Amino acid sequence: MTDRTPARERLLRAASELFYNDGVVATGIDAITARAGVAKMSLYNNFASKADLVQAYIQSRHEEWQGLCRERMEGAASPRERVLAVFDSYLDHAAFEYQRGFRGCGLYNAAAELPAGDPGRAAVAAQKEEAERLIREALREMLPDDEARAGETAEHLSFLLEGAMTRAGLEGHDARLKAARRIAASVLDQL
Amino acid sequence: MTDRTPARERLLRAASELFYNDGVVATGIDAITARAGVAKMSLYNNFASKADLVQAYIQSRHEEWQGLCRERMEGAASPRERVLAVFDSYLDHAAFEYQRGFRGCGLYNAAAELPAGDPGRAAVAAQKEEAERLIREALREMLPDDEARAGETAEHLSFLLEGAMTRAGLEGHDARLKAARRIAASVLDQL
DNA sequence: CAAAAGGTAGACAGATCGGTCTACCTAATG
DNA sequence: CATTAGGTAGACCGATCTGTCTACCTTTTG
Repeated sequence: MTDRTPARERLLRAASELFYNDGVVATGIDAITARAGVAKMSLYNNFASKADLVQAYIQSRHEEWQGLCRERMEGAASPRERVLAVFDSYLDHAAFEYQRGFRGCGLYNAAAELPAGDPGRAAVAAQKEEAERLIREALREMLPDDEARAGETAEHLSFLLEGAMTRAGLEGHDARLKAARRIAASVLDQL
Repeated sequence: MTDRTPARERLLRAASELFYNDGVVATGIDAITARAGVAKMSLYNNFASKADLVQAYIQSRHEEWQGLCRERMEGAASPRERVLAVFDSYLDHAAFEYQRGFRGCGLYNAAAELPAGDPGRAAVAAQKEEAERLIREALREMLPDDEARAGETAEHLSFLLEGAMTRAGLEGHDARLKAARRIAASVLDQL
């Protein structure tokens, strides 16, 4: 083939787009290989099963967000800005997905399709934990003598963030996320 | 059959359980009719298609929540309590679903499986709008001379509520929802 | 009693599902 | 040059999908 990108990467990219747009269960193996421009056997040479591919999808989306978030964090001069950087990383994600039809958090949407005990749900929960942790650590710097309050406020801001993402996903644009960022800023002002 | 409950109702109840637990796309027609104890043709005599049944499922979940919320509202003595009643209605939903494995908001989870333009997504967005509206109207009574602030606070509390539901669903219990209720109460205290 | 309404079991259709297998084809490497 | 690693197309498998159809059965109602 003219395209020299390894099959595994092309499959993951194709799966990413289809899983996000159409849902995990509704997306068939054949649709993925067709979009990747790859033979079906290449999928099973790189992934043990569809479930394995879904796991890899969740992992890669998590890492993608970590990348966006790290960049935003590096550009943040103060703990306060680091809190808002987490909000910005969600806005980045929304902007990235906007062209193809923004449908909210790809990780949560995938988790919503998995049954109660599935390890994929725990992986998604871990990403939400990580976002809250990043907020909490920045808040600890802002409130060095009140760790309890830092923890409560971090939970508060995490709910704001995830709730705005839920609403934004349903509405198809990022206005709610922008509002949440403003609200978060005013919560920080009141500390 | 010994059970005289009409087929349509039994189908909707069976679909409700399976859709919530296993996901909409992953649940097949045959599984629904089997659980309802009903012939396959009875499904197609009552619903035009699976998509139609999904629409009815979303509608019935919305109405179920409206019922829980109305009850909570009636037991609320003040505008402040009416705001918290909306949080309680979400807690009721979590408690109700807890036995079979709590997986978060059934409406949002269903929406997460629908493609971008699907009318089901708009119906779910409408439920979130309604929750925010109920909060906003109570807040207007508390802040009769500051409608702007009532609106902003309502959005803030809606994000809190939906974000906590997201987190709670991923974690499988209602601790996050209880935390959100506490945070909401303290936000109300600061008005 | 007769008609109508609602429900039954199960066969059936065509499509699609996830997954396997074979036989062949390159391109890089020792 | 020979081997090996990775990729190809496409047939194939059994299971399952949504949806249709027939022929029969019960219960209610006029």
